[in-house]
Amino acid sequence: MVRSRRVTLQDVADAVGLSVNTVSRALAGKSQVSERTRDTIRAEAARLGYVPNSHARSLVSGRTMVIGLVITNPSNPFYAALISAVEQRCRRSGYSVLLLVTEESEANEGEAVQQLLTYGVDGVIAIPVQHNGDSWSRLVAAKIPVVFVSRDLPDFGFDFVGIDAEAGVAEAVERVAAGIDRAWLFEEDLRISTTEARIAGFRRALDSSGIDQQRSLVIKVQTRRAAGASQPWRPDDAHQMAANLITAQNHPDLIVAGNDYFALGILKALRECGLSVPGDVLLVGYGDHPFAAYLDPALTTLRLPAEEVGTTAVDYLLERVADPSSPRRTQLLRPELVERGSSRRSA
Amino acid sequence: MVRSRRVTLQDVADAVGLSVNTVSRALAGKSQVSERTRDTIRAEAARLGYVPNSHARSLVSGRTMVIGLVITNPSNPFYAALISAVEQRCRRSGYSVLLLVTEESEANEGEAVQQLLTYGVDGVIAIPVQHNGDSWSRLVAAKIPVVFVSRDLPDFGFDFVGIDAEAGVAEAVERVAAGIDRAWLFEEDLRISTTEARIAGFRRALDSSGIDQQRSLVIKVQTRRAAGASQPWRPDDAHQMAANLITAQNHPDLIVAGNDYFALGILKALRECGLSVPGDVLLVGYGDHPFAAYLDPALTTLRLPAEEVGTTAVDYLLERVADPSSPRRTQLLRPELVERGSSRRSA
DNA sequence: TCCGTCGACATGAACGTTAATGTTCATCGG
DNA sequence: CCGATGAACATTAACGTTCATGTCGACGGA
Repeated sequence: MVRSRRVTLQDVADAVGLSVNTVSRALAGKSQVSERTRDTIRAEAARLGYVPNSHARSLVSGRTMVIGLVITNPSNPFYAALISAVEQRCRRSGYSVLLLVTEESEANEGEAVQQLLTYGVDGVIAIPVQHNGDSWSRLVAAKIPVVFVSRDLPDFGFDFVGIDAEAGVAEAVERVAAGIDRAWLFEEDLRISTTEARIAGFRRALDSSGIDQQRSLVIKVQTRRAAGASQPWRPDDAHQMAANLITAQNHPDLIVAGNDYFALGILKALRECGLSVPGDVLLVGYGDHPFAAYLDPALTTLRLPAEEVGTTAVDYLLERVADPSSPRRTQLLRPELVERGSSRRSA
Repeated sequence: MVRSRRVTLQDVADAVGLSVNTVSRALAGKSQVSERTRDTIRAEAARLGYVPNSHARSLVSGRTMVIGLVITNPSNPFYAALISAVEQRCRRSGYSVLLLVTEESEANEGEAVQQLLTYGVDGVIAIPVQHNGDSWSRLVAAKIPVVFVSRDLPDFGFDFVGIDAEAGVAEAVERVAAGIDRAWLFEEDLRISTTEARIAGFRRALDSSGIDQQRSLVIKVQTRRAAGASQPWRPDDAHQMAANLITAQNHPDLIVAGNDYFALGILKALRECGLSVPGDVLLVGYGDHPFAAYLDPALTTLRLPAEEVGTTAVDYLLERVADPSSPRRTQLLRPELVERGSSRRSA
């Protein structure tokens, strides 16, 4: 039951017959210590298995070398890749990652912020649950730097790194627009900046391509995300919706899916109606999930630079930690259109 | 540049004209404080925006209310779901999660353990990178409880929660074995306990089903995992391998894939040979990724209870934190065979 | 020789909290 | 009326660091 007490600086100091302070400076690599004693101290510390106590350290230094990473849902492949990238980049700079999951719930987000405050993290990278304001303002008050990722809430003035979903979707639609008369967009029913950006891109491309807005449609798919399901956007939701709306007689020439899972469900609905892709309907996804290239037909989709988003966010954050007064930075990274069979007329 | 000093207990104490200690006890809900003063203190603390400093707290209490979560790769959907489940369960019990990613590298694993030690986490949930020993023994020495997840290293005597991959694969093979003459298993080339369990289950089922081991095959697919790619097991690797081995003339009756991504690549290779699934070859995956049900044909696969693994691991860990002397516990959860079109002879 | 300088170390305080131990004062039974 | 009791608070020390400041001796220049 006796938790074996950790080896402290005092223990090392006693062992070498010096003061705690000298040992501290020696191990920190500071001056005012002769090389000979430094070596002795290093050896003794290693022998005793000394490990610094980060809590004591941050209590006095005011820095924790921990950043908070607030994610809505790690099962979203894009966010999973983001987590990886952020963790790696942080580790490279000596920072650790405290992970908070909000499941799209404002209540959880509030608790997460509370945790971040009691922890006194040096900075935060967050995917905000939108529509609310008060949680994040507490971090502003505490002067803890925040970088928003993927979704922006410009009111707080935090740095932001995201995806230019509008340009991506617009490019995709324009690219395949030839001969299109009616286009549908299946979008998740969440009022977050990314869905709105995709819708805007979709509409813009319809206009620029001379496709009649009246004959086109934006369909909001209710998903079980908010319910805290561990899986994001299951294909089922989109499948149901598509199956209800699409018949062999009545269907668009082009369907854009707000994410690749939706595309999966829509593809199934189309098959069930006896409609062929790309013969009768062109299909474009979003996200380039690993399976996209292996569907039949292979799915045309937008590849998101998850890794670059993550590393850029960390870079922004650490630079701001170093210099809090630097001006706000914002970056939108372009997704890359990956054209495959599902959008090729010739096929 | 002046980091606005946090509100401390002292500040609250000064505001209400009481001692720090009384304020501490009042907010902690301990006795020795009258209800009236407790209310005053609570109100004042809220007004000033007092947030406890977890570092000061854990410095004196010796507990951190943080657990370490060591994951090889968050982009693996099973692990992503695991992260979600662990974080939720921890949060419910007042614990936070420090996330460390090892990318299957022993060096990273060593650094992760170092971090866990300096952080003084209360416990660790880890997917170990196998073949090495020394990192984990440091946690044993520090008396920090560990629960291994998904892959076991029994030597350390840590609690373990995993998947009974052997039974799962054996059941799957036995279930579809009727009329099978030759079966192949595509497995990842990593010497970890789960791949070995799947191989064992595969072999056992061949025997029990009277299928000739000589005519069957276990194929090791080299993947780019260890290289630190953010995507795990890309379908490409299995696709290449399958394309090299399979011809219309020479193919097995049944293919089992070590994971659903492999199944995706194999399916493509079969299509390219003009072989039909399930007509010519039956195909069984592993993992029940979200796309599995939406392939054409829908993929028969094993559904893994990721959430249950995660919550059980947390429960084991917290119980051990409470009572370090309790005996070692081990649990293997059964995957569930989800039969779909890819294994149905009738289709 | 004496004083100033500088390197190499020690001492003390502080970070914000909790726990152990003191202090004060009203109350109450005898 | 007096001592015991206990509620309600205060005081002090500790947790393991780091930082500012203090000390001491050797060394060099005049």
